[in-house]
Amino acid sequence: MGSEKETRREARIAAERAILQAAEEVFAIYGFKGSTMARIAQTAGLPKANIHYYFPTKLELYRRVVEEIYSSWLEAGDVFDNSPDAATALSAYIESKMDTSRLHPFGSKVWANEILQGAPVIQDYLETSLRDWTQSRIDIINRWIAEGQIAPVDPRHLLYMIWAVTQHYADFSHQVETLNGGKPLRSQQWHEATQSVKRIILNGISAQSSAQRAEEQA
Amino acid sequence: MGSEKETRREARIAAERAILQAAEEVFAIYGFKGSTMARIAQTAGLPKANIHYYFPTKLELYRRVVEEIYSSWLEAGDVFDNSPDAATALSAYIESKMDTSRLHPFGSKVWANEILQGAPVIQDYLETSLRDWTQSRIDIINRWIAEGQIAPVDPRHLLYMIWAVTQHYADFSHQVETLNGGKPLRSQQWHEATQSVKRIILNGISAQSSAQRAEEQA
DNA sequence: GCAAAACCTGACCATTTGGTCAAAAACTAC
DNA sequence: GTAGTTTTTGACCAAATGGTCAGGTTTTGC
Repeated sequence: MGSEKETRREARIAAERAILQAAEEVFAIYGFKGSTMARIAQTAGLPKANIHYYFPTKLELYRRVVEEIYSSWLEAGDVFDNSPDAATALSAYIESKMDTSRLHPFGSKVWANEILQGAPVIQDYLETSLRDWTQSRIDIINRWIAEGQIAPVDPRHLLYMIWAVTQHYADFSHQVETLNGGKPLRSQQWHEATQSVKRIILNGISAQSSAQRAEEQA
Repeated sequence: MGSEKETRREARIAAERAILQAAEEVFAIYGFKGSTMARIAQTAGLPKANIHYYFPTKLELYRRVVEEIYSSWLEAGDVFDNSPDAATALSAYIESKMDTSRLHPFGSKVWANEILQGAPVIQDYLETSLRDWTQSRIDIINRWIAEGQIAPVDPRHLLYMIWAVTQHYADFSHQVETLNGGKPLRSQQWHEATQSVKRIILNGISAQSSAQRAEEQA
């Protein structure tokens, strides 16, 4: 029967997953060039040659890591389609992004490193799927503006703001921790951070606000 | 007289500056470990041994780069003290940070890399001067809240938001550029970005807003 | 059982990298 | 001019690093 075959496949998948996880952790800190296969192997608790058995080259391993992060990233944007109104959608999106920063900080850091380096590996993705993804969300936000649900803000910069702030809690977690007395944010503090972000942004783009209509809009 | 001595000193300073600039550019992209002295030398247009003449080790060079960025960073916060009211202060601070991102993106990226790596070099600064700096700004923001100038937001998260968003335009400039059709933001676009950030944040914390009082505040 | 396939790993190699050094070049002071 | 000082740089070295490989072990299919 196929059970033993299945076992092998499962073992292989488990091994690859362990390696990918260790690689993500190391790449998160040192970036592509600064990371070493020896360190990834050590983190994974495997001999270096074994890593090369599953992932022939450092670049292929890195690419796999980045691709997995990227695809999980895009899924978070589904709330834009599945929410009844702007406030619900953006609120859910911010929450989702904050959860990702809390639960998968390494992925966010790998992405940050990749972009810092000029996206040598995922440039093609940026130019295709990310561009499309972003444009479709911009269209949705513009629709909300047209419907008067939110103030006439630039959708692009609104998205950047959400990305920047939510990812900051992952990418700059070390700084945040240091300014939190050297301790990681507790569950309650994560909740407060999320509430703060949601409150300021949602309030900042609320349609009924009068302040921004007085501002220049030439 | 000392004129020739002065010339020498000037030449030395100029050489150090050129090296520091090249180093900043390289460290910005590859981080500490990922950067090579050879590449820094090439960027500076000098032989590698010459770099070592001015900066004995890679770590010392890196430390100098980071320290210079850090100190220039803190100065931007002076507007908190020199502004008459909250809106003016925060507006000026955001503008100042956006200008820094536009004019000195490498510095911001070096900082990002340093924090991503767990601040191996400037950890002591984080725990002393940055902590003090942040606390003093928190005190000021709390005063604004007490005076009713702004809504009762968590000052810490407000600061993080400003840092995150403004630095995003430097650290993720490659992504922003790609989503801008592959071209750097034009002067006008930088202005729009700055206005967007200021508008959303200032509006988001405006005291007269009614939305956030309806929110939970338990 | 047993041959074949898949998996594992210590030892090894070529290249890269941070750093050294001695000798040359340029400059200064008198 | 010349002795001393500072600056410049090609050549070199030891350590680190990505990757290879041969030989071993385990698992699979029959």
